[in-house]
Amino acid sequence: MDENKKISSAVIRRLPRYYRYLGELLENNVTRISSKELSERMKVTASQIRQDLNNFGGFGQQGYGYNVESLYNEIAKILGIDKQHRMVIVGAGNFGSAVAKYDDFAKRGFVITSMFDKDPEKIGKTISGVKIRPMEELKDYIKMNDIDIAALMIPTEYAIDTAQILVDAGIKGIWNFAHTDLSVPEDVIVENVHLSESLMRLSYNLKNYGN
Amino acid sequence: MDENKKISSAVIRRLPRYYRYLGELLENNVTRISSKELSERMKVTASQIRQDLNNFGGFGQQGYGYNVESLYNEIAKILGIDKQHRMVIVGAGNFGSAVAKYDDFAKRGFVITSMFDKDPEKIGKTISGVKIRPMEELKDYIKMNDIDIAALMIPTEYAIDTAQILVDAGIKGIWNFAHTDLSVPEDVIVENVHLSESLMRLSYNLKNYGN
DNA sequence: ATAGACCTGATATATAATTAACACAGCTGA
DNA sequence: TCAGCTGTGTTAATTATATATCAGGTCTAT
Repeated sequence: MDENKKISSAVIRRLPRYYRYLGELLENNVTRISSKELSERMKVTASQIRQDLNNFGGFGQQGYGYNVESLYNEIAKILGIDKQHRMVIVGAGNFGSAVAKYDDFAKRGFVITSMFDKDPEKIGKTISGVKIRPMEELKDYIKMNDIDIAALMIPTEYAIDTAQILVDAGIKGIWNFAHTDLSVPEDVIVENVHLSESLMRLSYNLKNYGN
Repeated sequence: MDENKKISSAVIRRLPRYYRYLGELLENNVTRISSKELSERMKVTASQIRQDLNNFGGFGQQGYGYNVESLYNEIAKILGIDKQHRMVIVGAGNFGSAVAKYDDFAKRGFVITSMFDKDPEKIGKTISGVKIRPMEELKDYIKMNDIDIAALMIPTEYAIDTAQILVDAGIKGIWNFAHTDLSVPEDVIVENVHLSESLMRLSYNLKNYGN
């Protein structure tokens, strides 16, 4: 991989999907696959697959295709999911609790070590083995426990102030479920999950392309 | 709006964000705004805002800018959120319950009328006033109750079969939280929310652009 | 061994999306 | 009222993304 060349975000958007398909192939004991066959399954062009992968190196072989297992592992490395990430959930509400209970993330190496909430009723309780701590401890906890990622799952009105606490604590990435844009230093990565915007796009498409 | 011209999905992706910012301006009693000022708040180019809006018509006025309230309403119409959508939640697990309890969607006109689950323990219970019905009733319920949207929030292994039930029932749109691609007729709209892919992109960006 | 099919990585071309430029309509303030 | 701004909508230029093409390495079957 050429460290200097910036990879387009369009490519990054697609990588997890390649990873998912390769995982399924692996489960079905498929050992090799050509860009052409993968392109038919994924409904994209073979050219795009080859172009995308070649951003990171020549993983394939002429006349053979790609080895499923090694490509799967390579993509994991590229995505940085070949090692664990330590994550906290900020906000033990409905969505925060749902994420805590959903063990797929842990399987992918995103380990939830603690939750935080301001409600005294919730503090001290445990959800799926994850303890809920008071908001006041958030900053120190992140500093002391080598936390990479905070999932921000609190109401919009508190999101900006809480994000500032996360930044002050030295967080590396924020998985933002709040309906607002966060402004953080550029080496702090924000990944937005704006569910209501997703619903609005669905609504638009229903109106314009639906039956 | 030119009914013939297909609007690019890049534009549609941005519309809900414009809508959000305009809503905030409206709450702050701002009556007019120029593309330049909005561009500074949103960290995009003024050119892009004008181009995007002009896909749907000339809402602005030279020397004045855009009227916040009327632009807000226009975008709502474009997105099809000026009228209600009736939605069911398929899968009364953690995420399904979280969505049911989250009243922001209802406020935006996405009304949840029922939930469905296969677990006999859950059937008959109520979450936030929404009744949980057995899976067997899903198809008929959709047909009889004028349901537009189904939120698919069940484990991956059941998703494809259940999506087929939804399609057979004549569903118009599927809000898909399952980690799989659905293949449905092209007039059935699928909006994917793949949370684990979102986390992987965060991981990639942490690795490549983080501190 | 070798002919022929396969399939990549690279390069070239085509398409799409973003940004810049600007003519002029409509606003504002004296 | 009118001179000078302001700020749109439009067209042009630039940049990004996606697709097509193809030379040649590698596999496979005989």
